[in-house]
Amino acid sequence: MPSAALWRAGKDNDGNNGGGAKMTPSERRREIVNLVMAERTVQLDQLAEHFGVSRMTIHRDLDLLEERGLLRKGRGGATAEGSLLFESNFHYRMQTEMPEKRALAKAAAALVEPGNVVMIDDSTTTLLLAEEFEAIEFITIITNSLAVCERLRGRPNVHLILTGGSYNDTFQGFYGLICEQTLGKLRADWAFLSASSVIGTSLYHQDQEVVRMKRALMSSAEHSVLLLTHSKFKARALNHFADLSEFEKVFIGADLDDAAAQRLRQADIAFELI
Amino acid sequence: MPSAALWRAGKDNDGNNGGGAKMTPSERRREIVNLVMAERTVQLDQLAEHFGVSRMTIHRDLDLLEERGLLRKGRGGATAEGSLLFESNFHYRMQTEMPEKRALAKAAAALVEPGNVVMIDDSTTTLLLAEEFEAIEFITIITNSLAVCERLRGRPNVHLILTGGSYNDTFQGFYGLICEQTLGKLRADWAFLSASSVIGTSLYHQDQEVVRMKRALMSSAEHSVLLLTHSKFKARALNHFADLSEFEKVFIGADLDDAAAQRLRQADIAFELI
DNA sequence: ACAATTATCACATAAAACATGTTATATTGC
DNA sequence: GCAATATAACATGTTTTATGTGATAATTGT
Repeated sequence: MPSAALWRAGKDNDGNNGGGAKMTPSERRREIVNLVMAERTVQLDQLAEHFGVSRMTIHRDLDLLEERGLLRKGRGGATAEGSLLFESNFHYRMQTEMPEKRALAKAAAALVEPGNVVMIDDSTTTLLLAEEFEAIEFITIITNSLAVCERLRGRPNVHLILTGGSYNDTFQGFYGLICEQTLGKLRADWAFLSASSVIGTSLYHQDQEVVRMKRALMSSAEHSVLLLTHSKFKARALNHFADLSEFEKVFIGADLDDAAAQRLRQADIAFELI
Repeated sequence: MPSAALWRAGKDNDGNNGGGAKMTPSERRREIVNLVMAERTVQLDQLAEHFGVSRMTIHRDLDLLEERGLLRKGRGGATAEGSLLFESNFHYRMQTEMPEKRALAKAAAALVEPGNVVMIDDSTTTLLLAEEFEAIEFITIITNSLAVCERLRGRPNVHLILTGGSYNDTFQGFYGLICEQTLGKLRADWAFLSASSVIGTSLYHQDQEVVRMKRALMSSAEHSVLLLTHSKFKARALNHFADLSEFEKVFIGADLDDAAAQRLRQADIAFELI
């Protein structure tokens, strides 16, 4: 019954109805997204009461969120868009586990020295890494991620190279033959990447195209570095793309549970908890 | 003495001082940019009087424009950032001659049929073309322009392919070997491009990298189409990149002066005034 | 088909963000 | 140090955005 806890968390602002703590519209929308994700389905009236706003406002919120592809609106409420697409939605992922991801990014960025050539994949964790690189004196960054590109473009200290390829809006990145061939022709000091899921010592991602891209990335870099939030150990995804042992360094969020850590040690995987 | 004319053009709103016609802040800023470009240098007080606003407002405008790299603020006024960089600044170019560019874009878009594969270069004119393509049922678009990419990404009706390459912030596009090689491997029905300058029947652009990219674009497309605003006939640029006769279709803004049109006809160039 | 529910529309109003001017307080250049 | 110019802080007015309301339309279940 995850339901009760979540709704309470929202309601404890105020004993009575939801009118208590002031919330910005976008905070409210975020919260709606969280609820939809947790519950799979929400009632419009329920939301209106919960947030202490009118039905019309919720209607408008849901319309907007639907347009962004975060949920599907139906009569009387909304549902998660099919949780796979949902889980992989870029904006949503971007907003979860930020502190953990930022810590990982800082640790990884410390490896890089001015003048290095660095490859970054299209994950949200590595996007934060890109932000860390803004501070480095001079650096060449190769990526297939539009988000990284938008973040870094125009900085005088970064030479930005995009792989190109077919654009995929779910991951906000470029994939396919073009991407892989371009990566094949380049050479980097470091490759930083992430994975959707870890099972045992195997890494997985839900999308084939992304898997191919990650393979190409790894084989074009001198050293590969893996960044993993602890939640990746609980997720599931279809396609195997690498083994933990292939990485020079593995950084994992400190919230990793002990059992999982123990298993990694037994498998002789060198990793650092951040 | 371009000075007098420009200031007058702004002033004729109102006989007395500049307080006459209401102007939005961004219109005012645009106008400031125009003035700085024409004069190379402007005085803060002069601007304040001209627009009928306080010094403080002009200060804030200049701060903002400086942040965008459109000018350099100094004591008492501002100067053009070095007019070459300036002239080729993307945002600035984007905002000039819009109606003419839009008309050209509409004419060009009419050539394309659903299912076509289309290449677009990085010019502002062709960016407007991208907007026209949003309406087409299904289309594959290949481009080296980040602006086109941002404009079209996420549309379900367009398959978007980016060439990749080294990012150049002045043109908001990707260039170099990667870009050219990728283009070499692709094949399109149409290539739409523009030029910086036309002299006789020769086309020029100020940047070598861009020239190479345009050549690659043209040689990978079945049909090449050129879009030119009339002002291109007055501009000058260094590098030759093609001849008008190489294009299947040439669309030119209707304001083209008669002498120039006559010369083109004499050279047996088929073109359409839009 | 009918009643009940839910959506949408159009408008009025409230709240937030933005733009501007004013005054007071630094800075700068000479 | 003086004059000119720049910044900062605040008050005010303006525009944009967010919200609620009531009327009207669409839809659902029976």
